[in-house]
Amino acid sequence: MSLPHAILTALLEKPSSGLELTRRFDRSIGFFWPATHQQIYRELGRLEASGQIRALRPEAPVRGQKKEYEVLPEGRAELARWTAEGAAPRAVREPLLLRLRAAAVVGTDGLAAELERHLALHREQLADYREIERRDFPVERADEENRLQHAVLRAGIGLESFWVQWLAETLDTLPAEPSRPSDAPRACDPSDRP
Amino acid sequence: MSLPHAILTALLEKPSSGLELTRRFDRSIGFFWPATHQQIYRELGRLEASGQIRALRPEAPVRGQKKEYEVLPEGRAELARWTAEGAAPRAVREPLLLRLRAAAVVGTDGLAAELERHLALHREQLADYREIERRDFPVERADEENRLQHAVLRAGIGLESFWVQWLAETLDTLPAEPSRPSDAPRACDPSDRP
DNA sequence: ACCCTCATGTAAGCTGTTACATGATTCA
DNA sequence: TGAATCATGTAACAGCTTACATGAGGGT
Repeated sequence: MSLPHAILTALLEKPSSGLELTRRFDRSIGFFWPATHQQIYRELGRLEASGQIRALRPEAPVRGQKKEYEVLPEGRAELARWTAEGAAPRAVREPLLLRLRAAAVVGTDGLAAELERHLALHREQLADYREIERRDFPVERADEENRLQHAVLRAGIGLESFWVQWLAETLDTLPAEPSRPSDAPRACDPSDRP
Repeated sequence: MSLPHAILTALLEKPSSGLELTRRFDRSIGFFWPATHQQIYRELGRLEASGQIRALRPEAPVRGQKKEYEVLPEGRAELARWTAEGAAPRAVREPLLLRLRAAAVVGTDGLAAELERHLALHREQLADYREIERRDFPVERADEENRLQHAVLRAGIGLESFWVQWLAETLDTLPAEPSRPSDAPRACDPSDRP
């Protein structure tokens, strides 16, 4: 149940319409909580129905026309409540690691190319984040108020750095010849205890 | 569509029943692709229906009794196909980062405690992974066949290390006094361009 | 008139989560 | 017999993904 709170945060930062929110998600909150416009419209509807946000200029509920929302006190309270509440860290869910496990059983055909592709993508994302940091958090400004936003960005940078390093390292240790499924000895789950 | 392939991998490593799979997921594949027993039973049903796996001892489809599955050639082929296929890296989805962004707007009450809690959990998980590494991948064994499994484990270790470091660092830069919502200046999305 | 873009939605399908139901086996 | 555990499911719902639908406004 994080999307409504992501939207409340974005709307508190700046009242917006659905499509504006979608675009802002694409270049900021969406880096760690992506959402499509369909999700966002649905959630805006729910938040409005439950009295946490309201439309500015409510006299024009026309279909093809812009509809801007702002957060009501109830919405701000709910967001504050949620912020203080605890939750377990999200489990990692990364298909690439699954592919490695699968490759250990059925052979590493095509795996190196896939790792290369990921490496390029993560390098790109890392460069983007570094550019944002250079632009929005210059060193000379001791960030008093932007400290939290900077911490979030540093998380993105750290994660991308990790993947770049791990992918490069893993590519290095990959055998030159892809293993063929039939040749491969029966792999055994290393953390299985019989 | 990764869960069926995770199950195929696990079944190729060792034919198992639904509950056995659930337990094996809990201590190995589930670290990067968690699944509950309900998901696993549902997926086993689908894989059996589509002819990718089959039950050993098919003469006993009794409800409360163990039912072991093995992978058929079709299943192995499908897994090999999927392994070679490309996919974009999974987007990060981490509510804690969302909470930081929200805290920048509504105040940092309770945030330090939440960060401490996560720090403890990640330290624990990191210790678990290191223990597995020590046990299953001792340095003296140049791993020829277990190289891929080791790479997966190193990814887990790297990710947990990152979080531990980032959380400690972020806790350090957190102000001693929690900011009150009303005092806080209007935060502005750092990566927004008007 | 036509097309493009902006903008707001609807619908269907799949995945994941939570709670509950049912039968078999074992042990006190 | 009764309780605990092992084992296999069902049902309902929430969230996410993908594809499509509809309308307004502006330009050619």
